[in-house]
Parts: sequence; C-alpha cells; structure tokens
Amino acid sequence: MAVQPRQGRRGHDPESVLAIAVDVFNERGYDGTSMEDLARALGVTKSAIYHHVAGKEQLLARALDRALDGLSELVADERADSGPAIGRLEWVVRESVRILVDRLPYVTLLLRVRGNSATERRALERRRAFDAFVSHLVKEAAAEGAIRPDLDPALVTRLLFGAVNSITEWYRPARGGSADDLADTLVRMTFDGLRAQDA
Amino acid sequence: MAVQPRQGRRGHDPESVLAIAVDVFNERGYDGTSMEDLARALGVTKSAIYHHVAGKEQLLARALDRALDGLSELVADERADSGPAIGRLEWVVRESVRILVDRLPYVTLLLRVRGNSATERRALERRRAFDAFVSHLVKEAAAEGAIRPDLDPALVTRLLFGAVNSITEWYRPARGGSADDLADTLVRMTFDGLRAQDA
DNA sequence: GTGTTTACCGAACATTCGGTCAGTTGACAA
DNA sequence: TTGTCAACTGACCGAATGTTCGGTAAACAC
Repeated sequence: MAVQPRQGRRGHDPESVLAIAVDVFNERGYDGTSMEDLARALGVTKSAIYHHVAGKEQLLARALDRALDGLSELVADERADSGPAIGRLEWVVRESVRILVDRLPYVTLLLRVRGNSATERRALERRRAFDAFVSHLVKEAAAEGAIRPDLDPALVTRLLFGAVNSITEWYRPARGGSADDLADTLVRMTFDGLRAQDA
Repeated sequence: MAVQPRQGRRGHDPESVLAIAVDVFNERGYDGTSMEDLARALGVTKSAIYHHVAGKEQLLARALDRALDGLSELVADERADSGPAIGRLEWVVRESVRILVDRLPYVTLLLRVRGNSATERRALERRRAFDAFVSHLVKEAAAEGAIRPDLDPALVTRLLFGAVNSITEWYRPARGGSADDLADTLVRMTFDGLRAQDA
C-alpha cells in the first residue's frame, strides 16, 4: 500500500491528482469545475495538471471507470448466480452498498453523469448493463413468489435502488456508521418495511 | 388557462422561455448549458433571451422557486399537523410524490443543485427546511412506537426520501402510471416491505 | 560534481462564455 | 395608414475556458 520511493522531484502523481480532482468534481459538479479550480485544490498551476493527465475529460473517464469496474465485478460474481432470487437480490443490494461506500466519490460522480460527452455516454451504457442485471433479478424474485404480488417489479427495482443510490447524497464516512450497518438498515426497511408490526 | 391575446409580435414570453430552459438544464445540467444551447432550443438568437429574463441565473432562480414553493405549501398544510405521526408521515410522502410528479422538471433541477452560486445556496437552505420537517416527523413516529425500533429514524428519513427523490431520475409522465399509483407502490414497499409475507 | 528523472511555472493560444446595445420586424389598435 | 408595443437580430465586449509549450527546479543515482 505504501507509495514506492521514486526518483525526481516529490509532488503529485496521476493517482493523487485523480483523487483530489474527483472531490472537487463532486463539490462543484464536473461542468462547474474549471482546470483553475483543480489547480487551486492541488496547490499547483493549471499547466502542471497536464503533466499527470491528458486533460479534464480523461480525469472524468478514469473516475467513472473506477465506479463501473466495481459494479462489473459484482455482476460477474458467482454468488449473484445461484439460489433463490430473493436471496441473491439481498446479496446484490448489500454488495452494492459496500461498493458505493467503498468507492463513494467515484460512484457519486457516476450517478450524476448525464451524457454530455462521448465519455459520459460510454459510462451511461456500462451503467445500464448493471441496471438491467438488477431489474432481471427482481423480476426473477417476483416470478418465484418472493415479492408481494401487488408491487410492480420494475417499480420495485427503481425505488429499491433509488434508496441505495441516495447514499451518495448524504453518507459521509466520518460520521456515518459502517457500510454493513447501513446495508442492514436498508435491507430491513425495504424488504420488511419501516412500520412496526404491532401498530 | 388559455393565453391572453396580446399586442405586438407573437413568440415567446417569460413563461415559455422558462419551461424550455428548464428542460435543457435537466438534459445537459445547468453548468453544462450555454445561453447558445437555450437559444437553439427556443429557435431564437441568444440576445432574444435577454428580452424575457435578466440572465441565466434568474432562470435558475425562478425554476428552483417553483419546486420549493410546492414543498413549502406542503409543510404549511394543516393535514401535516394533527393525528398520529405515522399517518402524517404517510400523507407527507404521498403529497411529496404528487408535487414531484406535478412539478417534475423543476424538482429535478432542485435536487441537482450543489451550491455553486448565491442562488443555489439560497435554494439549498430552503430545501434543508423541508428536510428538517420530514426528519422531525419520522422521529415523532418512532417516539410513538409506529416505526420498528431496530431502525435508526435519521437513516429511515434518508432512505425513504432517497426512494421518493429517485423518481426524478426515471419517472416519465408519458410511460409511467399516475402519481397516485406510484405513491401507492412506494408507500406499500417502504412502510410494509417488498417481501411477500408467506415466503 | 554530472546526468537523469520527475514535477512544475508562466506566458500564451484559440475558443467559448454570459451579457450588452442599437436597430429591425411583425402583429395589433385606432 | 399610422402609431404602438413586444419580440427579435447581428455585431460586439471583456472575461473565462481548456490546452500547449519552452524553460526551470528539485530530488535521486553515479
């Protein structure tokens, strides 16, 4: 985990530039962030950034890939592929929360992408693959009778992952509890309801 | 509802400019939208826009106020103020869905604001008032024993309205069902759970 | 010391940005 | 026909944008 000692002047590298840049992107929005803003946050001149990355859009592309690679690994995991669908769905939700917390700044950025450039559209396409995977899983669970029949599966998918994705809007690793506690509460509420049974 | 016949050349007015502008803002993001983009969508020159509104930021301010006024009316409603908290919470959720669908483009814009300008920060402050109102309501319901004691009320608030707010991400009035059907599904799932009871 | 590697600065670039202004066009009323 | 009013155009402004480039400074190896 320790950074290799390296020859030459000490300072930023592509990794530290990306980390700081993503934070600024999330604070001001990608389009609302200028290279000057990034330079200020890095404590460096605008032109120095181009020593580490090809440009603003490459920073975005690298950040989005970090989020999407996490989701791709989830879809590829064998644990998402055997057993009752409702159990797999619960596992996918928990794992999604873990990835979301783990890679919070990158996923936050991903969830705000609207398709303004080729880079953004490519990211949206990869994201759609994940959405389709989850959507199919919910339909399976419904077909197996594990989801209340008065709920439209497509709507359940949307609302369930609406709750999951909202984590990027308010979760802060400092204050908030662990990712597992968060996932517990989320699953309990969405799967079994927030209402007390004896009320 | 019909537009008054008016003297002078026919064309856009502040209202139609706002409606179209908000659509473009939601497609490309506020910061990602140039006045040139708006002009193109309006079928007009850039300078013509300034005949109707003072500038880009005023368009944003007007749009955000439309969303926030709806939420303010909700908070002021007497139906949010009497009876068991859990019932009031359900009413507030249903009403929120109605407002969100009713004023979809305006609320969508509001939920993406990050505080880049004085206008955005003012909107965020008004929105925080609504969040505080809902947060308090959930705590009341928990204190009255109507919410499962193993769920943290603050987290319930976040997740519940995470699901509500996600509506702006995927609901399209054309395809989607009515706002009431949507609210029904949302309340059933979040209050009583998506899991079938006999499973 | 010398050479090499890496990180950086400062000035400049072309383009786009939000916004201004003097004048024109088109629809209505009288 | 003439006057009035709202809607609009086209040329323009200063500032900010993302990016380039030639040169410099600091850390390391030898």
